[in-house]
Amino acid sequence: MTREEYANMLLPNVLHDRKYYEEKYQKRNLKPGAMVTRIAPSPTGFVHIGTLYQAIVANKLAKQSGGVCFLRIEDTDQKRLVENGIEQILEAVKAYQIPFDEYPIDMEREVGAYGPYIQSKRADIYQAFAKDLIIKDLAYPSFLTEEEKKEMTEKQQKRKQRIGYYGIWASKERALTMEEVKEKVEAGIPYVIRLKSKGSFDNKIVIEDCIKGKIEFPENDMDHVLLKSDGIPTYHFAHAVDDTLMGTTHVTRGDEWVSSLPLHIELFHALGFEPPKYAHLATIQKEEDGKKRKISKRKDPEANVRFYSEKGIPVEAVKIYLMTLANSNFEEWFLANPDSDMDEFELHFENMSTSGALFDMEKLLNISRNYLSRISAEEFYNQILQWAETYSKDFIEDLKTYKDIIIATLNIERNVAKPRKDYGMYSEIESNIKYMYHFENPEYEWQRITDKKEIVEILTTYIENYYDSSDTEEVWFNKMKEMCDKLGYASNMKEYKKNPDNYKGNVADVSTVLRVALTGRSRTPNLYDIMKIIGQEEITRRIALLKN
RNA sequence: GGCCCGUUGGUGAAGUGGUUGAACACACAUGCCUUUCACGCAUGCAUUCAUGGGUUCAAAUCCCGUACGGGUCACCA
Repeated sequence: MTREEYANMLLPNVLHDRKYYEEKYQKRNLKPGAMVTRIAPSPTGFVHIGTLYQAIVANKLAKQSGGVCFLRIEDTDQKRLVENGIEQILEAVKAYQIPFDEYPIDMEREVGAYGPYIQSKRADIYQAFAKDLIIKDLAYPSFLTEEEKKEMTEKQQKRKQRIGYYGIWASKERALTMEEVKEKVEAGIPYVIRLKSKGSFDNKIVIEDCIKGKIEFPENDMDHVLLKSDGIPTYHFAHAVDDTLMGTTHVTRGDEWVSSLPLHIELFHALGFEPPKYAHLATIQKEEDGKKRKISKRKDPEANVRFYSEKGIPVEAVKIYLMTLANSNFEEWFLANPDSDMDEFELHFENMSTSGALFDMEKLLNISRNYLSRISAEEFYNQILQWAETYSKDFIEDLKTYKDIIIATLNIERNVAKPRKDYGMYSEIESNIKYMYHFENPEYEWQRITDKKEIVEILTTYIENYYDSSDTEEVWFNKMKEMCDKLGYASNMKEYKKNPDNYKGNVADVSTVLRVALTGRSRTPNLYDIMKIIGQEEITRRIALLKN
């Protein structure tokens, strides 16, 4: 039996050889320095915030260098596949407006000349390369059962040896002759294809990571699985094949991959490929009981990108926040160039953190408030509406019915040099502004003045003697002061502070009574503007509510 | 346990041997301004860069040990 026949027996249904694929996927024609990056998520459930983070970084690096960024779906683990997993990824990418150059559109269609971009459709490619490794005696079949493996691990633990399939542990199967293998195959025993590692644990290799710098490792000496028994590749093998064929220049991925670097380097060499450059991004962490840990899908709702959509944190704010995590100098740049597009900022590996940052909701919300304070009221309204259509159906009717009032409300103190920062999430808008168009049985948040009689007196005096809907803000407020003097409250804050005992209170207290009477709340935007929006009739009605 | 990596205020961090008396931002505190809140302004918040030792005229920055934290050791990615 020749080695070719042997390889054919092990992988009988391969359509093409590796040469075919190497010719099919030509080198990309890009200018020097252009980076080809990618994200390669697996569709195992919801989209992780870390995946979004990697997507933003990978995209930025490609775009700013005139390169290409693509999306590849890693669905090689049949067991972990989740229904709609791919759709969820595609949705998130769309929601966050990540501009990929090459990507699957759905299970059938795709954009880009280096596909398929869904790994499960690339089985023949991987097998072609695996077959080549078998022919070159760089890979071999392994019939090891779960039980045998477990037994081996136990022995290794008992002897305090390194755990894994390597050296003497692999020697038995490595030594199998082609005839012995043939017998097992014909007997129907399942097998995987393993790498025949040439490395030695005693040799050191140094790998230069774009973010972490030089990292020294022992060489890989493990005979890792390349092809599982179903003929589907493991992550490692798919990585080497795909990122070569797809022309990836820089592999940006989470730093949980650092420790597989020696394997990956060996794989590239075994395949006769040039390894790409690696950039291992620090993972986003979360603090629990005083300890840091990787933000977790299971425990942390904020690990899921949907969380932000549901809460109504603007896409833009999340992106800005993730950019500040990627390069902390982004924040300074953004502060200095508030009107610039994020794309004008240049991301650099040198400025990326080597250790994981804690996720900071406060900071995200601050960024969000800043962002929402800077857009126009109309734009804001449209964003809220869009959000409500998916996440708050009940709110839509009010949004549409009271569109003018809502926009006017959002517009209070907005078009000024330093706008208010009242809102951080779309989900808090409704409860914050509902009093503007709906005011029945309010809960009044009275502050300093709580006596009902006093409140009624102030309001009655105001509506009967001072209120005039045509007043300018200045006149309006001067009248407030006048009324204060008349009712025994201080109209001048400085005077009041000098002799607080001479007065029943001050103009702030009186204003607050009016504010609470009209809105129910002690904190609102500018009261004059609110009164203009709700109008005379409604003001009279709301004050009358208290007289009874 | 083996192998990697990391450790600068409550948080993100700047810092690459000497203009650092450790930037900037978030948070927090106080005061001012003020019709509330917010905004804004001012001030405060690490006598010190996990820790012990070493190199040096000089160290957060370089070296070694220790502690702590993280990652990884699958036919998962």
